Amino acid sequence: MSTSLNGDVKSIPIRCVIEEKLDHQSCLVSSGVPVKPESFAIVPSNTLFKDVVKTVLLKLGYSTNEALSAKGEVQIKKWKPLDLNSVSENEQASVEDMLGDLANIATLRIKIRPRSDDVKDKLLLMLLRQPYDALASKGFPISKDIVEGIVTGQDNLSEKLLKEFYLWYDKHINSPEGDLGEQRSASASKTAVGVSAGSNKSRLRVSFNHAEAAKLQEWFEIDAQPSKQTMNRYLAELNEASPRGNGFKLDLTNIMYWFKNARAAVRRNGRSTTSEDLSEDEGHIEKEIATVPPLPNSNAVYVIKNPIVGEDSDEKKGEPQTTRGVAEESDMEEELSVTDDESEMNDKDTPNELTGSSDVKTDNKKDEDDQLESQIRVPSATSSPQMHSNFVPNVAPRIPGYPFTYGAFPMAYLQSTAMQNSFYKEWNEKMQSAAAVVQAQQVNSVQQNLALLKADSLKVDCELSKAERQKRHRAFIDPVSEIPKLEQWFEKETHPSHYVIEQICDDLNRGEFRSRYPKLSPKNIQLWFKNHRAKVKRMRVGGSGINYNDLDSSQIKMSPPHLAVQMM
DNA sequence: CCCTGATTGCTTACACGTGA
DNA sequence: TCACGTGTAAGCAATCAGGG
Repeated sequence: MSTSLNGDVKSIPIRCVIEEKLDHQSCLVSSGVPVKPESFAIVPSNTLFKDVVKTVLLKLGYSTNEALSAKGEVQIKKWKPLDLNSVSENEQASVEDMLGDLANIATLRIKIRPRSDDVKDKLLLMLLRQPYDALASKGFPISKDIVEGIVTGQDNLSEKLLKEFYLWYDKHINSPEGDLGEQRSASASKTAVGVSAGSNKSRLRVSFNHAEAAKLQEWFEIDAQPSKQTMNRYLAELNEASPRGNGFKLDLTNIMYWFKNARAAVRRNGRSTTSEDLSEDEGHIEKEIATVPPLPNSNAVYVIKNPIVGEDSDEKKGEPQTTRGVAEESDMEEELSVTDDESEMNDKDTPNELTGSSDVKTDNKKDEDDQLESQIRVPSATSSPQMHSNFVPNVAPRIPGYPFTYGAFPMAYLQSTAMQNSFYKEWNEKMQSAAAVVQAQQVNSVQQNLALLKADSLKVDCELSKAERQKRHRAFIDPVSEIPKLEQWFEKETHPSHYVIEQICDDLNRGEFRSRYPKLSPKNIQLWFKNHRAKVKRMRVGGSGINYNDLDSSQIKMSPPHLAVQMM
């Protein structure tokens, strides 16, 4: 990649991404850091690597001040960016030494303080959309005089006001819930599509509701590879049929991805269950269903009450019950667990594959499960379906003519009320005739396996004590110095990017507390955010619409301070 | 018993390679 | 160039499990 320059000194093109960011936001990481498009800077190959940021910025026309205050990271491909200082300890290493062979795949990510133009641009844009009074009513931190001064180029924001401005801007303009939110592009806000690579935003994930999944399933069975035109038709139909909140609409890519993933799932299914794995009879069943379009997202299994085993007249007959899956938030209250009798076929004495749900277990059945598990358990396989499948037959019997495994089928399939009566009646009839065969196979297989296992399991149970199983280590996060910080970050950004997580992690690890205790890893931070999201969501659901912003730390943080410290 | 960090399984999104 | 397959990252719900 190097080109000759002046005979001896070569030059190297460096791909750069420059982000404008306030220094003091290092502890208030903004989700809306303005990212400039990628650019290239040609720098002499003998430039000292430690000076590369400065050199690049000067080449790109930034001021010396900006160049000196900037910070840089090197990113190879899409891997985690590394701080320049951590890449090389050799002060004399040149750009050629460090990036000579990596120029094609390395990106220099540079963070600089925003130019005053940035504030001015933002102000002008906001004032175009609403009068100053409207901003002021939302607690806009800058006085009218100063705003006028900035807009006319006669004034600059102090460091303090700059910080307040960006905090306000992030809260009211950048945040998705921002009351004065920018008119984002239709593709960004009105659709459910993920964000482009390299963006700081976390990807948005669509959950198809049951009705949508049912339709997609239906269409998939008609044609697993519909044309774009057809998918556009599906899209229009779905968006019309199931309007989402906030004008949120599905995008064609969502449909495309769904079909793509569905096809992939079909292939996976075909591969995972070979005829060799099956007994003769089981193989027969599989062959019969081989011509049936399999469940697209075969992993999305909804456990329903067994219509044969669990004839509970008190329950809504045929009402599907979910234990997990694509249930959306609004569906959460409707989620029921499998009840005692009805879960008979779903218990752990039957193959996991029967339900496809590895964790289906109710409190009522827990003791029985434990007893049974103690008979057939292998160490460190307590919740591994793969391990279970070593001991129970991978039957996954399905009813000919239906793409669902016995004991489980997509709840979505029942969402269409028109389908419910005819489908369920027919399904129930076929299920009854299949049930006897299936049940016999299962009992047989389980008995055989138990017999085979008896000696081994006893032996193994003795050999491997509980202590030898992998022990979980629990990270300890200081409720005094660290939790408040995390909460502050959470309030700002509930889905921080990897980069932000790294920053948070670094920041916490620099704290005094971490000098005495083991460092946190980004994984710990990621988990904290994940669990905190779940917690806030729980509180919202349970507390009938509590807004996180309305909660203070004491309400969110209910756990007593931990004293013991045990790290991963 | 409760809180919360950690784990698991599933679903959707995306990157990349390959072949027509 | 495009469509497609494959692998995997990322996110979520449910659950487990350590520790006060």
